[in-house]
Amino acid sequence: MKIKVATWNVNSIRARLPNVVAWLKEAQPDVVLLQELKCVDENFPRMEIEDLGYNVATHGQKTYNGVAILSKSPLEDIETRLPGGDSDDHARYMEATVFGKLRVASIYLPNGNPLGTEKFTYKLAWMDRLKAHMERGLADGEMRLYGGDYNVILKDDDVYSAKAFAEDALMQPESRARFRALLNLGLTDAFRAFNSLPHQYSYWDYQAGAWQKDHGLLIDFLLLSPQAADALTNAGIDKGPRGKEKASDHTPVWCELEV
DNA sequence: ATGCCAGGTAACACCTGA
Repeated sequence: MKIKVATWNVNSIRARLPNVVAWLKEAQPDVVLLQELKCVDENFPRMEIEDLGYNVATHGQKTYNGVAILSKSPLEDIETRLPGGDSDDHARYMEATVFGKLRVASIYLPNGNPLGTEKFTYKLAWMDRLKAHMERGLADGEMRLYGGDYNVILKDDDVYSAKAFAEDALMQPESRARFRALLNLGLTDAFRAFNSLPHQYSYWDYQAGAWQKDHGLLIDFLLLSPQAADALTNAGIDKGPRGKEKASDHTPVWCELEV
C-alpha cells in the first residue's frame, strides 16, 4: 500500500482551520505532522479533522508551540516527550506508530534566536537530545520518519540570501553541524532524494513581500530511516497553501512510501 | 540599524516567531 505523509507548521491550528481542512481534502495525505498549534489540547478542533476521516493525537500548549499527528489509521504507542531536559516544558515533540508499521515523529525544533542568549543554547541542547533519541530509535531497524520544522538552514542555497541570515540562529555552524549529525545517523532527506535544485523553500516570512519575491527558507524536512527510505517513491513541497488567503508562513512538505 | 506581518493574550501594548 501507498502512504502519503506530510509535515506542516500551521502557525495556529485555530486560525488556520479552513486552510488545513481545504488542503486535507485536496491533497489527501494519509498521515500529517502538524507544528505550532498554539493551543491546548481541549481547544484543538478535533471534530472538524475527525470528520475528514483522520484519527487525531495532540500535544498542545497555551499560546506557543504544540504538535499533533493526524492519521487515517489508528495511532498507537503515542509518546509526547523528548527524553532529557527534565525542566523542558515546551510541547515540541511527539511520536506514534501509524498503519501498524511506520513510526512517525512530529518535531518543532526551537528557533534559537537571538544568538548569545539562553534561547540559542536551548536550541543546541535540544538538538543534542534529539540526536540521542533518534540514535536509540533507529537501533530497532523499523521504518521511521522524523518530520517537522527543524529551524535549520543547512546550506547557503537553502535561503534567498545567506548574507541576510549570517547572524541568525538557523544558519550558525553549530546548528548546521547538529543537523548534519542527524543526517549522518543514516537518515534520508525525502525531498532532497528527488530534488537537488537550489532555492527550494518551505517557509516565506509574512513581512516585506517575501512570498511575492520568493524570499524563502528551506527548514521543514521529512527524515527517513534506511528502512523507510527504501520504501520512498516520491516527495515534494506543495506551495499551494502558502499562496492562499490567511496562509501559514510555512507550506506542507510531503512524501510517499510504498510499504 | 530597525521595522515590515501575523497570532495569541490580555487589554486597547507586548511577546514570539525565523
